[in-house]
Amino acid sequence: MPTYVAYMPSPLGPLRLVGDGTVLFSVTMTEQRHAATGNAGWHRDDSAFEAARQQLDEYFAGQRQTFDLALAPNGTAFQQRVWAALADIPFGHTENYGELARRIGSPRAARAVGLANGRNPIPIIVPCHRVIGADGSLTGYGGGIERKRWLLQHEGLPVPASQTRLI
Amino acid sequence: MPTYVAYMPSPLGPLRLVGDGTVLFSVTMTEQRHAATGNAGWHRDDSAFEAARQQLDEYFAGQRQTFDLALAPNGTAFQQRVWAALADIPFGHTENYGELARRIGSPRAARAVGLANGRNPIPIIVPCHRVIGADGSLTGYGGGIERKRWLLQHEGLPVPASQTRLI
DNA sequence: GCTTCGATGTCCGAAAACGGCGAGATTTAA
DNA sequence: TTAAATCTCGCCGTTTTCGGACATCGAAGC
Repeated sequence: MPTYVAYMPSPLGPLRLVGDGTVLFSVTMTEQRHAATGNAGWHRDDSAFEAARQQLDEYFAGQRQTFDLALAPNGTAFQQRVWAALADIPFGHTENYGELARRIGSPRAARAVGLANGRNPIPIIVPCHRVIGADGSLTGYGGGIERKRWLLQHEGLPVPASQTRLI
Repeated sequence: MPTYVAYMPSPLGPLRLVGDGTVLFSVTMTEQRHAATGNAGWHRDDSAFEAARQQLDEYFAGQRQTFDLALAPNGTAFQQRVWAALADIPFGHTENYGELARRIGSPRAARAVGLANGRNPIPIIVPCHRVIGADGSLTGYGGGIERKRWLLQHEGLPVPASQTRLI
């Protein structure tokens, strides 16, 4: 079964969608850490993943709060549990790493949850940006803190003004 | 593309043939080290691989000295080089590990050749049994030394009577 | 003769390091 | 005196690293 790639513009910069044509494997933004490297065997087709592209456009336009797509992220059992739990955090809400760890039954795995979050292959759609530190700080994001700040602000949340400290 | 499995009897015990129906991936005997474990998704079909089964029968009957089959062994670049070189050793002849290492351009990799030999997925047809120690001893065989002895004897070679040393 | 040693490619297990953390103690700033 | 910053330490899954073990052979030392 061939693998397709589509690129689309967004307020966060170009997004790369990868999948088998219907099921989505990954969404990556530029300079994202741990992103799967491109493969020469992939078939470029910007008109693929029509549903995904449309729903993302609606999300960025403020006209959509939940996604309804077939996803197939690749990861370990623990990572799958974490990513599945992310879908339960509603638009405009946040949870901290420890809460999510308790919710999936590994109460002391807060740090491991952070790791798994960083490996989320389908950001935005699987809303890893809604997980923040227990003290309200944004802590980290695979695509860069600024994008996380943008997404949370876009969902109507108050965000700490400037994380980057001078000196 | 589905994967098929066929079992056939032989003087060395039952053989398991695995492939996609035409191309052969592996041949394994009972209690063989490093053999690929069975997969529930494989389709059992003892009438598959007709050409391979016939040529093996002829070989065991003493009526065939070379094989002509489509093979697709799975391995690293180095292993592929070793396995390809095995095909150049004629029926009834032997070569030692160091000679083969020199022949493939890695003169000091005799030991690595031994390892790669042990990982040969298609024994008998890819004649790893024709490689022996520089001192003429049989050294080792994935399917057991006794089978290696049987094969070499079957090819008309004088074989050291008893490898197992008492005390 | 016999033993020791180094080179070689691959796999496997163990151990260590590495993070998108958090709770509690300690120190700082009003 | 209080609350907010900072430090320290334990936690946990994953990745990386490292050390052996092997289907060997030749050279060097004794």
